[in-house]
Amino acid sequence: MPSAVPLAQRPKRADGRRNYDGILQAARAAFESQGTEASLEDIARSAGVAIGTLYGHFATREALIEAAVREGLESLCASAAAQENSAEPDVALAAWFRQAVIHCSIYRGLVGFLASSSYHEGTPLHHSCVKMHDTGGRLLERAQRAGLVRADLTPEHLFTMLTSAAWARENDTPRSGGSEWLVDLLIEAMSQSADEAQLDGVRGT
Amino acid sequence: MPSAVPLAQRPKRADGRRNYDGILQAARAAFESQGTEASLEDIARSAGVAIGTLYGHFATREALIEAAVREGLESLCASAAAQENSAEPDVALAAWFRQAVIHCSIYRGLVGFLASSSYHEGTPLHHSCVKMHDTGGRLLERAQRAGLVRADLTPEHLFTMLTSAAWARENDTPRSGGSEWLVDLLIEAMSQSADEAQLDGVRGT
DNA sequence: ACCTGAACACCGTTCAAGT
DNA sequence: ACCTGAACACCGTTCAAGT
Repeated sequence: MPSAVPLAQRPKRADGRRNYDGILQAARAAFESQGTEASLEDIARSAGVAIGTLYGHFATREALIEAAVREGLESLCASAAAQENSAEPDVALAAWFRQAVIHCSIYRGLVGFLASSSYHEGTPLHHSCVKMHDTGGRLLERAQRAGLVRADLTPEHLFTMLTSAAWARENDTPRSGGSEWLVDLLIEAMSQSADEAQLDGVRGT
Repeated sequence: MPSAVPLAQRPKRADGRRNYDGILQAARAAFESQGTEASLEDIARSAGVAIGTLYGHFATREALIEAAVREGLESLCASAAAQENSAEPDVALAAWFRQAVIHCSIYRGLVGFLASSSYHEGTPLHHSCVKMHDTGGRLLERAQRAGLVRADLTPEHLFTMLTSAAWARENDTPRSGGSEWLVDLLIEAMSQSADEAQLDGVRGT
C-alpha cells in the first residue's frame, strides 16, 4: 500500500471530472487571493456546484489544498531528480532550495499545513512532504559528500529551514527584512569552506 | 500622542476590573492550549461573563491577544535594556534573541499576528513590535560596533530571523529539525569572525 | 460605567433524496 | 456514480435594554 490516506481522485465519469476540475480551478484562485482559509462555500459557488459536491470530491479542506498543490510539488521534486547529476552539488542544492521555498509559499497558510503534515502520517499532505524530504535529502547528501555543505545537516534540518523561509516569504512586506535575504543567509549558513571540509575529513566524518 | 490605536485598558470600576482580569486569565489559558484562534465565546464562558462583556473590554481578537502578551514583551525589552551594558555585546544579543524567540511563540498563532502587525500602524500589536525592533536594533548596533556581528544586518533582518525561528518553534515536533537548532544556526550566521571584521575595517564599514 | 443576552450573519459539515 | 440543497451546529459581532 503506497499511501494509507485516500487522496482526492479525479472521477471517471465525465460530469464528475468536469466538476472536480472546476472546483480545483476555483480553489486555486481563491487560495491565491485569500489564502488557504478561503471559504469553501465561496469556492463551490464560484465553481457553479453545490457545497455537497465539493465535499464529495474533497473530504476535507486539507484534501483540497493537497490536490491544488500536488502537481507543483511533484514537478519540483521531479526537476530536482533530473538535475541531480548535472550541476555542481552545492549549486544544485541551493537552486532547489530556492525553488522549494517559492513552491511552499504560493498560498498564504500553505506552509502551516505542510509543517504539520510532515511528521503526521495519515494526513493528505504527508506524502508530498515525505517526497520533499527525500529529494532534498538526496541533494543534501550529495553536497555533503563533496564536502561543500556542513556534514551535521540532516534532511529534517533542511525541511525546517525550508518551511521557515517559506513562512517568512508568505509574510513578506515591502518594509520587512525580506525573505529573499533570509534564503541567502540560510544557504550561506549551510555551506562550509574547504578548510572546514578538510577538518571533517581528518575527523573521519 | 504615543499611540493612535486605543489599546485595551484596565477599567477603573471594581467590577469591571474583576471581569477584565478574569477574561484575560481565561484567554491566556485558552491561547496556551488552543492557540490564538481559540473561541472567544468559550473564553467569555469560562471567565463567567457574557460575550458582550468580552467585546466591551477587548474590541477585537487582536486587542485581546495584545493584552495577553503585553507584559511579557514589555519585560523582555526591559531586561534587554538593563543588560545592555553588562554582558559582551554578542552574547547579550544572542541571549536576547533566544528569549525573544520563546516570547514570540508562547501561543500558537501569535507570531503570525506579530509579523503582520510589525509594519502595519494602527494595529494593536504594532506598538509592541516597534519596541522589539528598537531594543533588538540597539543590541545589534552595539555588537556591530564591536565588530562581532555582520555589519550588513539591519533591525528588520533581525526581526525576520526572530519571527521565522519563533514560527519554527511554534511548529516544533519531536521528530522535526528542531527550532532550537535553527536558533543556533541563525545566531552563528549573524556573527562574524575577527578577520572579517578587520576586512570591514579596511573597507571603512 | 459597565453588563447582559438575544439577534443576525456567516460558515463548515452531513445526509436523505434525487438523477 | 454523482449531484443537490436543506438542516444542523457553531461561532463572531452588534446592540437595545438593563443596573
